[in-house]
Amino acid sequence: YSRMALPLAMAEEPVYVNAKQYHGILRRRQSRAKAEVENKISRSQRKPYLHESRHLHAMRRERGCGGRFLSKNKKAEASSLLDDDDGEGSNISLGSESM
Amino acid sequence: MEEEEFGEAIRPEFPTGRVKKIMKLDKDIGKVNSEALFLVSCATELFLKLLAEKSAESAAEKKRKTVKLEHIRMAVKRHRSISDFLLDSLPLPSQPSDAPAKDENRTRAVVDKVAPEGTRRIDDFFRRSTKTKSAETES
Amino acid sequence: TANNNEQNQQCLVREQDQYMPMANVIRIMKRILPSHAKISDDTKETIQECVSEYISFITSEANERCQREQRKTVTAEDVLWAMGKLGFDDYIEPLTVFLNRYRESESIRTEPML
DNA sequence: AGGGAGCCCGGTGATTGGCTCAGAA
DNA sequence: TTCTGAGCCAATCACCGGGCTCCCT
Repeated sequence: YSRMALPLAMAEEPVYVNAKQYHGILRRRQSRAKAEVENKISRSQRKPYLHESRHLHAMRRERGCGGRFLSKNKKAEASSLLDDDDGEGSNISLGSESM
Repeated sequence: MEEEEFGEAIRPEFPTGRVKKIMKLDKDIGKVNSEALFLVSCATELFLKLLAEKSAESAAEKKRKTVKLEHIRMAVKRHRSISDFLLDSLPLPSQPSDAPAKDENRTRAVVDKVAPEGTRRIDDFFRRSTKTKSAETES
Repeated sequence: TANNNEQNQQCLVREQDQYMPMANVIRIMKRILPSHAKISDDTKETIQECVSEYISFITSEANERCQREQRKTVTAEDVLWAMGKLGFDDYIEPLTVFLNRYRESESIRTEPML
């Protein structure tokens, strides 16, 4: 029920917080500050991607004309050599987008 | 008529291994019980669901189909126990390089009224680094 | 060797260690949001950070109780106690139910046959 | 003796970008 | 109206979980 003023910027208006969390918030701030200097946790900018290998994998993948990843239909190539049409699981490119 | 199997173990949707890693980022944390790990994982999931629910309400009020940061702020503001400890985690409304004429953008809306009984003040030492994100207009 | 190692600037803690997997966060959110809803990219990142902060916040409070009682292992009771002390009283009841179900499923796993 | 940290290992789902059009502006 | 930016696909591989052993309480 009661609220505490957090030590924000001293030159600014005080920020009041839940008194139950007051000490916990302060302790967390200390921990974060400590972790930032010890672990060098970069809080600022995020990498564009996490793993180089997965980035390359995504770049090399076959894409449909809509930019989507395309199922690996190398079997379609093999069956085309043996002629005959594929009457079954052919992935027709459905150009409709339903969101 | 099938609703559930017998020995269906209830497991959090979050990977508990990652939850434990995040817990152990704090060097003060020693050992963690498997039950405690389980509870923290469940609680985290509940917390995320609540955030999503409240943000969805905020977006709906503003007639928006895309949930944006302003909806998160709006949703969080309604639960004091959530808005307070997230004070440093929510990026402030705007900040790019050049702000036209806005000097009152600091942390989330400060309580403009007088503080209720049982309040205290202290002095700050650290502030969250300014997050450079896409500019955003407040409501 | 042409292997490329993850050796980025001066960050000792990797991003994939401080946040929950993005896909899991999105999936859980989309289950709650209306089916047609969308989520902006900075919302996704921010939610990820808030989730990590929640974990650390709860854990920190539970851990302090451990140190008060001179214990080294954070237990389920510590977590439940932290929930109450930090004002998340609404979570205590469902979490207690989850805990009981967890214990019962664990004992069944440990006890192969009767 | 109980149980958690720290290995290892195998199976698996999270990660991932280009294009299109919802929908923010 | 203009035009930004999020969803949509699925294959690899980093990571998760479930075994071990060892150590501390």
